[in-house]
Amino acid sequence: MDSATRRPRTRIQQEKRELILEAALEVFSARGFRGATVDQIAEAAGMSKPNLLYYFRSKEDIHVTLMRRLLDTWLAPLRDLDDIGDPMTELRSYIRRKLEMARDFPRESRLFANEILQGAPRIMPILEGDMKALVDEKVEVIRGWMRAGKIARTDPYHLIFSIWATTQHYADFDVQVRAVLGPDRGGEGRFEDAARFLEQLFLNGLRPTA
Amino acid sequence: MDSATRRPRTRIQQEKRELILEAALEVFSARGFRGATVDQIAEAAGMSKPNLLYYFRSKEDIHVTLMRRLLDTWLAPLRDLDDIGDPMTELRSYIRRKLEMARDFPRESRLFANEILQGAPRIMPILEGDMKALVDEKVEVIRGWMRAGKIARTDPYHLIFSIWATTQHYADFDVQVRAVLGPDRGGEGRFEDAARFLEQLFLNGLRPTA
DNA sequence: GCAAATTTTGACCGATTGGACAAACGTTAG
DNA sequence: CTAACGTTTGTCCAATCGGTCAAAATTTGC
Repeated sequence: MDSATRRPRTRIQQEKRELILEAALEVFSARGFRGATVDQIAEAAGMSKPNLLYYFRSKEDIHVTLMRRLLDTWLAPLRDLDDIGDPMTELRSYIRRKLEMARDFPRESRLFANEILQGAPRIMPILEGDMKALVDEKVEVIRGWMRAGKIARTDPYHLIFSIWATTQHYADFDVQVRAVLGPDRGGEGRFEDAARFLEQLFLNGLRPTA
Repeated sequence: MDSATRRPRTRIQQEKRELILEAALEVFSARGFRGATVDQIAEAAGMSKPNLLYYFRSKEDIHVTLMRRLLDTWLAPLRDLDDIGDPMTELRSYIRRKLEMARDFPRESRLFANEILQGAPRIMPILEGDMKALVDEKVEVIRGWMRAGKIARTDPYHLIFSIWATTQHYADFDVQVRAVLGPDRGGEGRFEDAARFLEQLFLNGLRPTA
């Protein structure tokens, strides 16, 4: 039986696969796909390399599984951007949630950034498929807000890009942010400061000029 | 004689080193430090591997040289941010120049992003030294504008971060941007659209609330 | 308790990598 | 021509890597 190909049946397989994915997230996000070695992942997972390769066919297999799972949770905040509430409140919530994810899941953000930087060789179909479809859908929501005069008329695509860029920056470029802020201002409070700034920038910058 | 350690004397050495650095920028920015091989760089430079290693002691040596040179040009736009002009005009110029750099020198941007993502193992001293000093200096300029009521009071550090993040996003996450925009909107015009959006966002978002 | 199935590992392999080295090649000055 | 110097490359090496395999250890079903 090839236990790695089928959905794991036993609880041990489920747990071990979870353990490996957690270890792989740690190693991949810190060193990139090519910089990470199977041995490092195995050690981080507390098992031998052949044992790890008993649960996953290959290094690539781990990465693909990790990436597929990641994208789902990564796009969740955008999925929740909804038409029902007040536009400004919706946008503020979205920015805040994205910033919280950069703070609480920096490894996921860096793993994703690494993949995109390398040209997204493994997730390009998803970018052009589900992700584009989701963005297109939310762009229409934003366009509705603009037509209703609730927020300033501007390019919704680049609005989304700029929210992604500014929030993920605090995960992907964390070492730079902390180096520039220095020991006194670079503590945990930097996320509070960032939240305040981004809220002001976007809410002020998108206030309708009516 | 170790011609690689001393400053190159002959014109040939100067030219070959330049050729290698150009090739290394291409390869490093596309595949990261660990993903790039000396053979690939040598082939891109049109020479054999031992020949390349005649001009640079090691792969690391190439990367360090490249990185040191890059940082100088990379921070040039911020250096030019000056106190003399109108604040809003200064900020607009800065944003526009950074965006032009993302468009014209995406390899440099990706090389830098890669280094930071890996924890900046090779340039941390520069980040904490020259770069922090430069940012601190420009933060004071921006604070002056705020005290004079020329722009809204907000956190200057995070203002700079957000300009970095939004502009470099169009180089570092280029494949994602183009995948989401699709074939029709993802052409060269995307930089024009981005410039318009960012100008509106920042200039509107920073308008003094007096 | 025991046999079958599952899990774990030590040993190993072929491929790739960064780098060393000496011999060969080219160029220039006398 | 030729000696000296700078340049180029074929060959090689030790280390590292992803992955295999058969055997051992453990767990599970009865």
